[in-house]
Amino acid sequence: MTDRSVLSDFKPGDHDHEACVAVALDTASTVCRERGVRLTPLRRRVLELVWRRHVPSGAYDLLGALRSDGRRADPPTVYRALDFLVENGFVHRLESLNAYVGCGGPGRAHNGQFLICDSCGRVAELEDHAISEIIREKADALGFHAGWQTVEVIGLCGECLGRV
Amino acid sequence: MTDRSVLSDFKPGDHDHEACVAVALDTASTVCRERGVRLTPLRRRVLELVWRRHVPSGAYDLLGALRSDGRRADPPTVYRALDFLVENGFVHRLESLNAYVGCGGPGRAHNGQFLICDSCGRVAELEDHAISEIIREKADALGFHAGWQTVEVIGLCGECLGRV
DNA sequence: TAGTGAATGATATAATGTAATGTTCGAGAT
DNA sequence: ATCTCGAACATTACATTATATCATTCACTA
Repeated sequence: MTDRSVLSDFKPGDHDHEACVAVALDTASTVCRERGVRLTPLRRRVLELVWRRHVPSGAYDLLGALRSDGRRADPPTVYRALDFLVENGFVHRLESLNAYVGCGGPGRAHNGQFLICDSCGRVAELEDHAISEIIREKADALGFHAGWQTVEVIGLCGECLGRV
Repeated sequence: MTDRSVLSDFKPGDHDHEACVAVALDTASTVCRERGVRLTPLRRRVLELVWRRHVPSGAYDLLGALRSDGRRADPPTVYRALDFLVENGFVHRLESLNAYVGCGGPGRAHNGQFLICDSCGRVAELEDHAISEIIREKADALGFHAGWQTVEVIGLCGECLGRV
């Protein structure tokens, strides 16, 4: 992946899931250590769950999964873990789905742009400066100081489009 | 307002609310007649409620208001009215707030871009081709066929910024 | 090893949204 | 006029998403 404006694309069904998840966990682990914050077992597990399914997860899906682990869990448990992961840029919240997806280029919480396939549910994440800049500029022109951008596009990914 | 990429800006507190609401209702009325769909009393009332407050309204705020009218109302009542108003482009749903706001340039349901002031809650609506086009192009480049765009920007409007 | 703040546990409830089914109402046909 | 049919609305029940509050545990450190 040389074009870093594409943080994650639509993974083919046959890619190496395990490796993919492992990398995400390792990265998070490293970043947390550097940052002096704690990737506790719970937070790590939630991050893993989010990554393991390559489609966005609802909070209550994750809650169910935690309970399947045999762990006692209630809504605040999962929401707190998600808050932590979002704040630290390991997962993104998709506003139009009320769901969470792993971040393809974890760093501090950052603006991404999301392409959400209406058919297979998979998500691609962009971090495209041209997009965020033009939005910021247009807002500026109206005297508006942009803080956070939500850009989510619903449509069909190439693969699903081909299947029609 | 000559620049039609700005459908509605941050109205000053002293603008003529009543006229503003009246125009919105008249426009909706006309459009519905042309289109052969019905702006029933309920739908009209919900549209009026949405416009009367110049900040986004939650579905349950509206539900409360309907009940204050003395009208019997339950969630499906207000959601159906809102669905109608959204489909016909009279109001927009703001995904990042789970709330609804009057549309500044009613037509068929259309993609807008929204600037949401985090301090006063007011919203400006853009319909900026440069923004929607670049998003569509970038999506296209990934083989993604964009259907619907959600673009919402949280920040501070000029007025609130000046007050800091 | 006692103190401290972060993290989690636990309980309750709020807020948002939908499914399913029945009833009423209004426009056009007879 | 009244019949018929589909749209709009009512009603009940429930599903989903999210937060408030307070207690407890845990990891670090002084």
